[in-house]
Amino acid sequence: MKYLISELANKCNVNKETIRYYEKVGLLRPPTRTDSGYRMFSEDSVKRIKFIKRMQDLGFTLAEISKLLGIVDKDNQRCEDMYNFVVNKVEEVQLKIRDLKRIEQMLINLKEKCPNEKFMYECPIIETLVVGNDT
Amino acid sequence: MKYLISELANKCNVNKETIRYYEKVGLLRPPTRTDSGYRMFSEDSVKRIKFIKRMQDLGFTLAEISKLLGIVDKDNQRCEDMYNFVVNKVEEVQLKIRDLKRIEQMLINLKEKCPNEKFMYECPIIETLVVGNDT
DNA sequence: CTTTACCCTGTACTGTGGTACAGGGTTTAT
DNA sequence: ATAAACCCTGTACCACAGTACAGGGTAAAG
Repeated sequence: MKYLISELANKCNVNKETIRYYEKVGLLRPPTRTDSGYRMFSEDSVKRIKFIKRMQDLGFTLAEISKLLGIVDKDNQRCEDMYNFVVNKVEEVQLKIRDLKRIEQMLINLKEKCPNEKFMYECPIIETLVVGNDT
Repeated sequence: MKYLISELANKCNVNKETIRYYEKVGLLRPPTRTDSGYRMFSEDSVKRIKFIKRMQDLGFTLAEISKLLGIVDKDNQRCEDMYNFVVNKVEEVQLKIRDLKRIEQMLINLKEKCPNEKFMYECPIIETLVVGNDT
């Protein structure tokens, strides 16, 4: 299946300007073009854009995502120093998982108490992350 | 313990402009002032700023953090519609935890393969998040 | 054969979350 | 009593990640 830019944009829930922007900053490789210069995208681009978007939601910057995609593209420029990058990221991700679990519990408790204003106001919020080390 | 703005900034690893900015946008309530107008912060501010910073790293916007702090401040303006806000956030957080665990595994595998270029280039990257539903 | 709906490049503008002065007051150390 | 090191307000500027035109070409439906 081949896509024009706005078909791809639609499929991925982004807008076409975003796709051109991703191409410009190197997150997408230049797609093939029709004779009249229209971009033609493949199925792979769909997966790639969805990956970029999800990674972004998970807290990765476009620069970091680009680095990871360097592996997909077998680009040894972007793969330089990959090991250290990955080691640091693993740690970051693990700490995020740990803290998000605390937030999850805090929010579940809060949700339960919400219907009653007094109880709600007594929910611990700031304390959630102060625990210091792990659980 | 009382802090001048740059002492607080130091303790929290932010700069003073950020603290003033947080005050301006309502994340910190106006602190008490000395006779000459200097801000004096309490220990609570330390915890509060650290909370804000960590929540931000975890993907919450300042607007969302402000809403949660509405509970701490017992501000029923910011607490309006809290229940729905919390319900949505719980779901988001749970999906983030799920996907971060997948990323964690992907990165751990990648780390192991990194020393060898060929193996590294064969690591699944985009596929990590394509699984669709849970594991 | 022209209207409608696409596409292109390029540049300007936006929102979020700060960061960096400028211009001026205060406090402490010498 | 004056320099150094703080503080204040206010405004301008920054990076990131888009978003929105402007000006112009293409394609296909009526």
